[in-house]
Amino acid sequence: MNLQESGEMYLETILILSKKQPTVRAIDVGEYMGYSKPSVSRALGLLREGGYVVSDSDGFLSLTDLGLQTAEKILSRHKVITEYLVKLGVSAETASSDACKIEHVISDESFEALKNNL
Amino acid sequence: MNLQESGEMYLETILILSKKQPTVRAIDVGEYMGYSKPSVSRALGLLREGGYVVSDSDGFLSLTDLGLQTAEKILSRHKVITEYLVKLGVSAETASSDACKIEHVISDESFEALKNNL
DNA sequence: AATAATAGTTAGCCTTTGCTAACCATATTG
DNA sequence: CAATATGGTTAGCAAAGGCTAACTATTATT
Repeated sequence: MNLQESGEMYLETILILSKKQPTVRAIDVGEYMGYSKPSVSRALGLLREGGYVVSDSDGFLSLTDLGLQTAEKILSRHKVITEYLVKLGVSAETASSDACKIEHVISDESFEALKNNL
Repeated sequence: MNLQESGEMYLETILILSKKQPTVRAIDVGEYMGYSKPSVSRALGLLREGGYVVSDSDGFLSLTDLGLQTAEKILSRHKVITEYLVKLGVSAETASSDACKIEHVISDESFEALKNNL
């Protein structure tokens, strides 16, 4: 399975939610992202197939090692890029929403450069 | 017509080619972007419909005012972002390829912030 | 117990944007 | 003049990733 931008967003969302809630279900993910239940259902199915996510019999989601690693990478990019833009004078909201796009497309090399210049 | 990332890339390519050649045809665009003739043909059709591009009876393409304005905006983003990343120590190739993705998703606000901190 | 609400899935549609195969219209050339 | 090359279009496929409608399975409520 090739993880697309959309898949990365789902993983990031699961990680964010799991930090603020004891459990995370598909419905929570959909609500957070503003997507319909079927969209979430399919996306999670693919992430399960890819070994990024598992869900127990109650529908509670957890990230696998692989999923966690990926989610943390994206989330850390999100934070660093947001912080970087804010330091340049960009408003927090714009910085965060731009970071949300850039985090998926920036190379490791450029990301490290940003991080080292924070 | 809502201009997508893909449309922006076509416009940018036409602008780049028109700076280094006297005329630009669909085939040149396809060769530059690595896309097939039918892909280019359809994309240009949409850009024509949207009033971004016109072509004369010989198949020579030109950007309308709207198309030129859009292409220049994207190209200038490309240049500024590339330059910015290079100044952070990123290699020219990586900087340019990252700029190529970021140029389509960054907000005006963040872009201006980058530009003012060059 | 019967109904209603909640959570998830299945089926199938739509758009975007790439592709190949096949066709048409000019040009060029043997 | 016939054959080929060049440039463009049409038709139709595929993958991604949204959506709605409709179904199932639980859990709550009256």
